Amino acid sequence: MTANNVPKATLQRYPVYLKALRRLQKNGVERIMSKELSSFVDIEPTTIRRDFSFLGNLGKQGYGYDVDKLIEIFNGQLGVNFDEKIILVGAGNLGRALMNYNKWDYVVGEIECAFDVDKSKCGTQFGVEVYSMDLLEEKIPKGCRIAILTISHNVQETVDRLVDCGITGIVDFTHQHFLAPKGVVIKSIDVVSSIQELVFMTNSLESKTKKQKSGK
Amino acid sequence: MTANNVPKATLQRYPVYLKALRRLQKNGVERIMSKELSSFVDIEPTTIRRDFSFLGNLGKQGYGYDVDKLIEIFNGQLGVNFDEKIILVGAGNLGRALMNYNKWDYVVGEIECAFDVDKSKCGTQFGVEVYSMDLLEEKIPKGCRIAILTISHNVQETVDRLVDCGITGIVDFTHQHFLAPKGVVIKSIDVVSSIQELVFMTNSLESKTKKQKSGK
DNA sequence: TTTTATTTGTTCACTGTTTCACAAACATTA
DNA sequence: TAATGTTTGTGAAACAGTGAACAAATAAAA
Repeated sequence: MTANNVPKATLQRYPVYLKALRRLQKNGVERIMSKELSSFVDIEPTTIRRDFSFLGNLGKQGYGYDVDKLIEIFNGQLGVNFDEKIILVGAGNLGRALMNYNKWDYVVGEIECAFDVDKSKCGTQFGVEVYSMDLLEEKIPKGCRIAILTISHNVQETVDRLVDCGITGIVDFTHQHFLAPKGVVIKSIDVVSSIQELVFMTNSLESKTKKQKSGK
Repeated sequence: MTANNVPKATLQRYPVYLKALRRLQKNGVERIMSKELSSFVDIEPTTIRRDFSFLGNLGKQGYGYDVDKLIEIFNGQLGVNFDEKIILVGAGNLGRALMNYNKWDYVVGEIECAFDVDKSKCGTQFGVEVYSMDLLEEKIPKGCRIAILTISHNVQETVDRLVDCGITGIVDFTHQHFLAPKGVVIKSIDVVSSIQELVFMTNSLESKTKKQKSGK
């Protein structure tokens, strides 16, 4: 039995749990209770227990959860692959920052190689082999499913090529709109939009408080 | 009347609309219908109409929405401030990439200045003035509400200082867990977690499809 | 071994979000 | 001006997610 029919909201919380659990494991913590974990991840104990229960009966009443076991189950059931092959498309400023950041072993795999249209960026100068964009189809690692996209031109065309190469998940840092077939999961990260969201929420909170104070 | 009591889910979609509308405006599009906009942003027309309706009766039956008016209302009602002052805390690889990216005028304001503990990073070498972290309280711009956090040490302490300086929104790139008082909005961005989420979703989709195919 | 204390897994009620479906409003054409 | 076609704005239904409460299960203590 594999994890199936897990609510989207829960799927989005799993990485949070996994991150906290790894840190606990590192610190030598062997067992944890939902209430305690709650204080680390800011998620209600009830929600934690329900989220975990989708993956089986992982805990013991009156005892809690075994950290090692929990991590093992997470990895197994959720298909975390420590050698998940990830490619980076676009070796600009952001791409280079990501390559430098590439200490993801034992968390989710690592960036295998990168691609860029600019041939002056090719080579191994950034710690990861950068190939010309022309060689995408040739150099993309076998079984690679995840691509990080940090380009700003020819986005749609590039996405089409990636999908043809078997990519099923894209972390999207472009500011462009593009289409991908169903079955390809896109996770867009846009600092500008994040800031806007923050501004909107801040303003919304503010006007709520004002309303409370003035009583109107 | 200001935007008030807007659902959180809606607030999170406003940046998406705004981005799409700006692009349409740039391309000379003057009017748009919810159905058409839907194809650009992958949100149901009905959801779009309801989201817009929180800000007033912006459209006209049988006609659609006026793009210019829509953008104007968004900016006004949501408090988008083109000179929203943003500070960057941490001038490492990622921080520098963001400074280089700092072309946000007419979208959401821009990074006014940055701070870093490492004095060798201080100065204007990256296009934005970088101050020593010691000078935070002194150099932080008046009225600054938003901070982008890209540090990896002393996170909690730094957050406390930022909050004391009046920061009410934090874009968080650290991989650490920290606490902030209510009223401070946090938007966490973690590439590793994003990749994991992607992997989980991809696997979840896969097992669903398999189940369908095998009929079991 | 029995009792007590603890913590899980899950049911139920509630709240928030999305979608359907349609009346009302307007643009457009004749 | 009247008739027609289109698209909004929204009430109400359906769906999804959250949190309180508690029975069942186990650990720990007596």
